Amino acid sequence: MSTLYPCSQCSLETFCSSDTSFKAAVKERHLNKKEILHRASDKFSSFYVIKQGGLKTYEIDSNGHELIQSFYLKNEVYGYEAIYTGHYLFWAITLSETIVCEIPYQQFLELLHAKPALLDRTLYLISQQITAGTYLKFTTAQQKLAAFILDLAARLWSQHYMLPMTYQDIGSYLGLATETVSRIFSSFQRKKMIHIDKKYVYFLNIEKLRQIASGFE
Amino acid sequence: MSTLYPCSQCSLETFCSSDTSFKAAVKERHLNKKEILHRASDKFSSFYVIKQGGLKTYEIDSNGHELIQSFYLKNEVYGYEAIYTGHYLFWAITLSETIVCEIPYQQFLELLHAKPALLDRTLYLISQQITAGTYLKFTTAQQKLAAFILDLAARLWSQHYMLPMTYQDIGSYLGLATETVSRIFSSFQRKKMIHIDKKYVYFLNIEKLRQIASGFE
DNA sequence: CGGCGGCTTGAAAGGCATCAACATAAGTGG
DNA sequence: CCACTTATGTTGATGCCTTTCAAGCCGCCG
Repeated sequence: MSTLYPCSQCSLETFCSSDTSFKAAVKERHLNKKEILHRASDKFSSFYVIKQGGLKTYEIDSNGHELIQSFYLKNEVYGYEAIYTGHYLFWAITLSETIVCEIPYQQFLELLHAKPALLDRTLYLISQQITAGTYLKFTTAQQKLAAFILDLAARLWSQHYMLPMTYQDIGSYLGLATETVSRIFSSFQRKKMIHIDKKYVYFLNIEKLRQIASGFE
Repeated sequence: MSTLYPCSQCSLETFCSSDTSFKAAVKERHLNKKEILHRASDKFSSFYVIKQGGLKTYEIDSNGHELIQSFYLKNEVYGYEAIYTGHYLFWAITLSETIVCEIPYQQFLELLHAKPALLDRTLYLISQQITAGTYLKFTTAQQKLAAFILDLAARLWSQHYMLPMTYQDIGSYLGLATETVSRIFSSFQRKKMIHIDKKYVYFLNIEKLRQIASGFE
């Protein structure tokens, strides 16, 4: 179904292929759908580059419900957030069949010291994540959802894609009820802004979506 | 009023004082209240360590209203988020009289290559910011506000402190109306969880606040 | 084919925004 | 230093948006 993200397009490829000992330390892991990558409070020792599929991170609230923290998709790097505590803060589970490159942090750090360009690249990638999900603070459900699917389009580099997660996950991530997600998507379709067929999203009026995401109407 | 954060407690002190050329590049700047540090889309060339006071970052929405992005307080580092685009994404303005150390990024990078310990420290500090403000996705206003004032207490290392920003700013940051912020704070006071006197917050029942922040009631 | 997870739709309740009016604090200029 | 002006915070009434609860449908997987 989904295509494998080639090493040649990986954001760390230059370094991975230039250093044999580093490349040897990188392990490619194939995971099934809904396979747990790690638990909350597991010790942090590696981060991951996602070559195919995707994953979600979440915590369990006092009522036993999943609280989605974030999504990580193809070609994105996951795990930087755990550097500062030394252990993961959330659970991580795959959304679909997924392939990741597991990169040991200690060996990565050594390479970081040796290769200035890698350092620049890494700071670039981490910096990017600080402002991720800024649309979470939007007030209306419309705004959040419009911004969310536009964000996915940007991250997947396409204006038609399969939603990698359930409506329940989207709702939890945005702080909305599942029913609200469904209703707003329906209204977007009635207004001919998108078309959804079996979790596949097609953008019909991207300009209108951008307007709604930025607070018009 | 507010005390100056001494260099000896700064998270970058070791490096600043160990390297004379680096120290020479660091400029201390004194800013008045509501003084603009930079605009959105200004070129990124320095980040800042806040020695006293604090600042907020924001964008202007399509209706001309401020949309608060984040707050940065004493002893925190601001600016990492701009590394990846090379320019700032938001406006930054001081909340009160503020002293910052302006650190040129290029010179910082050079020192980063030379000093492994600084690299570790920097990754630690940046990593920390990725998960900042996770409570923004909470559903109820109570939850958001309880989590917010607890977050401030942790960042200011005190259970009684002056709110550095207006209720309007808090509301914009959390996606709430100013009136809602006022009302919820009043209800917290009626329930003897906090006491507020002229923007000064005192915690009376921190356990109850934690419960509300984590979704009880 | 049956069961279950995920999505849809409706009705009702409740939380929060909005509007408005006022109170208080802070800042400004004479 | 006081009078005025502006910014900020409080409180009430109303309406809307979103949640909640309930029921049913659909598609997938064993």
